[in-house]
Amino acid sequence: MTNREIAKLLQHVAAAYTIKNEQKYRFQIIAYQKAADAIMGTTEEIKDLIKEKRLEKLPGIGPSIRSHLEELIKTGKVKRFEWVKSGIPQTVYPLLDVPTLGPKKAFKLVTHFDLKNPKTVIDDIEKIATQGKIANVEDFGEKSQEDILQAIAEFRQGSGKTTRMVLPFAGELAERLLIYLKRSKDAVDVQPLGSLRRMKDTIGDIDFAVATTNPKAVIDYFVAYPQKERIIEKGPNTASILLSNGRQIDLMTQPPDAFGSLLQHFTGSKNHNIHLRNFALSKGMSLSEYGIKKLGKTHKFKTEEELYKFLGMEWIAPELREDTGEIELALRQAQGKHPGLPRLIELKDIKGDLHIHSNYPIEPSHDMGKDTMEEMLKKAKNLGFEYLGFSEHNPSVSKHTSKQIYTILARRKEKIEGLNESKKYIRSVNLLELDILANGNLAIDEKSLGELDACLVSIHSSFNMNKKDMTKRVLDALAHPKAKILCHPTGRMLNERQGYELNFEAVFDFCKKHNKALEINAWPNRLDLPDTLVRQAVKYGVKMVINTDSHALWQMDMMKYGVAVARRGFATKGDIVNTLPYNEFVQWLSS
DNA sequence: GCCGTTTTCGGCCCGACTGTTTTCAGTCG
Repeated sequence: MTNREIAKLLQHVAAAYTIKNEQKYRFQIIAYQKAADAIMGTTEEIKDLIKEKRLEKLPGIGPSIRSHLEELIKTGKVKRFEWVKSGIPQTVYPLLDVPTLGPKKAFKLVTHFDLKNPKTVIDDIEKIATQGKIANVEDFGEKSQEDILQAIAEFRQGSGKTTRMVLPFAGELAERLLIYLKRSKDAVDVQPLGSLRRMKDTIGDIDFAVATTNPKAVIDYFVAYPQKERIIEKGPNTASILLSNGRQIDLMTQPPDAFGSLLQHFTGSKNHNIHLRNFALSKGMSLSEYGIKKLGKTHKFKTEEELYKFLGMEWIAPELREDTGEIELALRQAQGKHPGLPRLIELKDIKGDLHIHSNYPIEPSHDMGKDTMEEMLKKAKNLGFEYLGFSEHNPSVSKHTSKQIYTILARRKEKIEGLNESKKYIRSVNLLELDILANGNLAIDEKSLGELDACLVSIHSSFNMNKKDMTKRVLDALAHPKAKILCHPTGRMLNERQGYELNFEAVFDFCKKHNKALEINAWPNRLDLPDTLVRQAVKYGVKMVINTDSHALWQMDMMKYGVAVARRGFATKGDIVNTLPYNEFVQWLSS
């Protein structure tokens, strides 16, 4: 069972409890939802966590759910879950994926119409709604019948929040809306918030906060956005629209003197907010997007800094707000204790990009870059870098003899040396992105490797290996003295495929011991290492590099997204090798 | 069912909006 399937199962248990008796089981419902979130959020497999007795370390998983999951992995089912789900038709669960349908409505519908087939239940509901039969069911009406049809249609198209965007795409979309919203004369300040501000790797919907003294005017202006498909909801202070490209945009307003509270509230994450509100409660305060109520008086905050300070903690960078320990660190920081919050790496700390594909005619095994080395060096200088690492793919092994490969690389080395000697550009580093063959060997021989300063190594083939063999393959490749960086280490492609299996503890140990670095690849649908693994690498003391993997000039601007991943993983400047000045960097490269 | 800078027992975030209703339930973030 995958983590996703296990998380789904826990959500279904929560839904079943909701249907059975929401009041009686209200805390179990919260607990099961939280446990489901925790399992969705971890990169490690549940069966491994059980084997290593670390499952209860996940926040939200205690002795009870732990033992249920052990039973699940061992026998394939859980007695307690069967009991909770008894008497509830299987057809309820597929409907939960349709927006506006929750456990209660789904249950009412499938029992009223006696729907039995989970595989066709969405089609069945659609058909019944089209026939106008839902409007007659108690607690439903004409409007909710229409809403259900709408929701099913949009669900099928993957609209709204049913599919997620990769971060850079969401960034561009938000930029266009930001320009529109700022044109409203009633908008004093406009900020994109939510998971976009936290720079999460994928984004569901885009959230905006607006500071205004005239919320009605701002809301009316917002829902008149030209690319709007329809208004999802519209109230006096908030509204949601669906764009014609299927994306949902949420907007909230507050007066300028309470804007800090709104920024905090709408940035989230949900779990960060819940923790913060619980903490406030324990101090006799109540926190909401309006401010903090204390002894009957509501305190308003213009800025987030003032709000966090009022709670007795240091301001927390949005990238850290996932309730994974940042609140405790912010409290310690404010009290002058160590460790406090990490001093996170910033874009301006980056001194070079080491994963660059130029159009140098290297006759590669994979895709080639579009622009010349010279053009890319000029761009790198504009970005404020001191050095640039050329790392085209190795020449195709099947189409060349090793002698031909050597000739190509020797010529390329001369070219790069020429660029450096001309002194017209920032420093070039002579690297290469080498395929790791299925047997763990590098794609080119010793003589050719001698023509490089160092190399990056990557898995580009034979993904379907078991964890043990894949780990050995990677470590064998990294054992070569010239191999310094493991590229896009999990191999995942967001919204496309999961990565291959790798024993990251073993990889961390090896990298730490032999001074190798793991890449944080900033390519939009890679963002690999993922933030959770960055955090573990930081803890292990493993060095990382942040690269764009650019195949064209414009892609070199993606560095900020790689930096965001590093920040979400609590990385400081000291954890990232390409923050080093040139001389220290080349020293590391030959270490 | 989970969890601890008051606690291993006794708490558990806070609010917006909609539809179907005459005061609230359900869903969402």
